[in-house]
Amino acid sequence: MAVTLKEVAELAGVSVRTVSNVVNEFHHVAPETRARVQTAIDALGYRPNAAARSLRTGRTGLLALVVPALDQPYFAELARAVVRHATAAGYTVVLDQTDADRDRELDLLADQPRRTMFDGLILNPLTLTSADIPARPTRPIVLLGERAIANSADHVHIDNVAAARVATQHLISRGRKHVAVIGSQDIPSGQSARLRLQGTMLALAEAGLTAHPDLMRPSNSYTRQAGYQAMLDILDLGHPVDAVFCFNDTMAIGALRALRERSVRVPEDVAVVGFDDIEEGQFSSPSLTTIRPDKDAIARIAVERLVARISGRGGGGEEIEVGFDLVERQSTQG
Amino acid sequence: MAVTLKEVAELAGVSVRTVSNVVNEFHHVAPETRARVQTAIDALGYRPNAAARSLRTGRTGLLALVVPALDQPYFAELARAVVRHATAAGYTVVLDQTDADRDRELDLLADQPRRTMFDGLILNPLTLTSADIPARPTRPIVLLGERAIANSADHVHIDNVAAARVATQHLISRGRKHVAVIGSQDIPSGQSARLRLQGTMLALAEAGLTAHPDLMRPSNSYTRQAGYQAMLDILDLGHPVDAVFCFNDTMAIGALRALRERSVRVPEDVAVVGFDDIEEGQFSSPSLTTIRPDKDAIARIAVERLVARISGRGGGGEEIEVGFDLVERQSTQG
DNA sequence: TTGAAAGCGCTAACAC
DNA sequence: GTGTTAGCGCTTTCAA
Repeated sequence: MAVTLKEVAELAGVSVRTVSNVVNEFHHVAPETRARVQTAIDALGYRPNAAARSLRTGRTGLLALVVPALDQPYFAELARAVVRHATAAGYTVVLDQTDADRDRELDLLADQPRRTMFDGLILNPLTLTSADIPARPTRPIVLLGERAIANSADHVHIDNVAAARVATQHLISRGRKHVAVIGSQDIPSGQSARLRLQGTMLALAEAGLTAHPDLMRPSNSYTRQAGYQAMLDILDLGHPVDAVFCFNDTMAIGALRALRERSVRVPEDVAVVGFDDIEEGQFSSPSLTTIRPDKDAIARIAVERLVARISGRGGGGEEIEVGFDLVERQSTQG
Repeated sequence: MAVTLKEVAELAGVSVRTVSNVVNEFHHVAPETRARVQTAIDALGYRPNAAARSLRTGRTGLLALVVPALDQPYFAELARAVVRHATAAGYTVVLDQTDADRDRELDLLADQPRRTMFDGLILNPLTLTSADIPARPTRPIVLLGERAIANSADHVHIDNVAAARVATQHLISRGRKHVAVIGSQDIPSGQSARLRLQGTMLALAEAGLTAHPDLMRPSNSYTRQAGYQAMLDILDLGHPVDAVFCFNDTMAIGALRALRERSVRVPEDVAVVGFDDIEEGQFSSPSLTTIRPDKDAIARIAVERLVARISGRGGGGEEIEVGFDLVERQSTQG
């Protein structure tokens, strides 16, 4: 069926060892020999068998990327960057979605049978806590997003407290006094949300402002629909509001829609800030002011760390912080 | 290092054959034996070696999905659906992006060394024509989007002519006379674009309307930015326009933004229709009327066909047509 | 610089 | 119902 090393070797009149050397660009193969082997390879259309190679070397050349859902723009953009960097590093990406399902996330961590076929794992968990991460995983792991405390996985993240503080300060600097917050979470795993809330409260306190309970809407689902509903709820409660900070952009997009439906002007009546800087926010009406985490750096560093660990370099368990910007657009320029 | 079948067999006091039977839920293993083996498996933390299994069976359990770019919402939503269906069928998805690069698309088709590790390929080509698809590919291929003429790959698509016709008829039924079209392509591979243009012209002709050249803006890049620019261009040319049909939703989102910047009211002054029904269009201002291809069916059928072919069932080379709807939203309700 | 051969871990044909 | 064993295609140690 498929052409094997042996067949190539026979045609070229050399041993399989030599063919292998040519294929892997090893050692010093005599130019003449190399040419003869290459001719045989081309003539037969030989392709190395990846499974056999993996069995022998213990490497698959595959990295697994596990995200909650690909249709969330932030994760789609992240996945794009991870695939790009992995490809550049000679790896292929295996993709999995957890739908924020705890069992799915645990399964993936546990190296389930079908999943063993990768050399390392990049995981953006939603439901896991650091207690769930095995102390001695069979393969290197890089965690994104949530803070992981003291374990063997590397962790790439931004300073969520500082970012939320900057976002809130921006609203305050525009003279806003009644800042609503959408996206806090009271579940144990909602670490990012907790940190963003912390940064928000810090900025408010520094400005001598307080957060009215009617203006704080929790949300465990970071979707447009959730942001839309949360914004409507806030408006319905009737408490004065002149600014909204949403913990991600998709919720902010939903909030913009709710405000428009209620004929509330943005940014004149209510200023809106999001988080993530998804491309959609550049084209919303009005365009969206947001926190821009350096997604490309997150992806690049995650791949770099993983490849290093796979190659036996680097210890693991490191915390790597990536930068962020505030991007000012129309939704706060009033 | 890793625990092997043999070690499990020794601990359980049986042969590897029996352990293999237990692991693969084969044959009739005596309940008592099964229990003893299972105990040994658990005690040792045994995990089957996927590479060895693949080498033996010739199957990897991996499907490759190749799309132009994951950060385009349509492809992200499609990828999500493909991953979901593949997982349900017991397969894992390997993801690749071509960035609409012809060489990358050809590489993937050619089973490049690193890429051989999948059992089948789902490909949404942008630059390839049917001539590029090998007549006898080493693995089953399902093509999405572009029409493939007479080759061994299955092809899942919607009726682009009919869909574009429905979209245009909808605009005409709203009394619009000056329909602009954004997204035609004059490149050889722009098959979908060509069919959509055909459907549009058909509808216009049926209504006794003609398409003014100033209202036809080609675009090879289906992005928000491209739609934005194309819309500005149309407005700048000064020809009367009261409707726009964009060949995808992201361009329509860009067009909405351009119209808003120029203070053109949607739908009162200009009605807008998109294509794809990405979630973003439900939350744009105004929300976007669009053609909704049955994405879930596309993904489901693509996976089904591929799995069937991998299992030796089904011949390949089939054309499978999937349905579509017109979804009416605010952008045409004036 | 090249050849011969062992063996990675598993499945499945063949025995019993 | 279970044991024995060949061999999938490759990399790599040991020899020459």
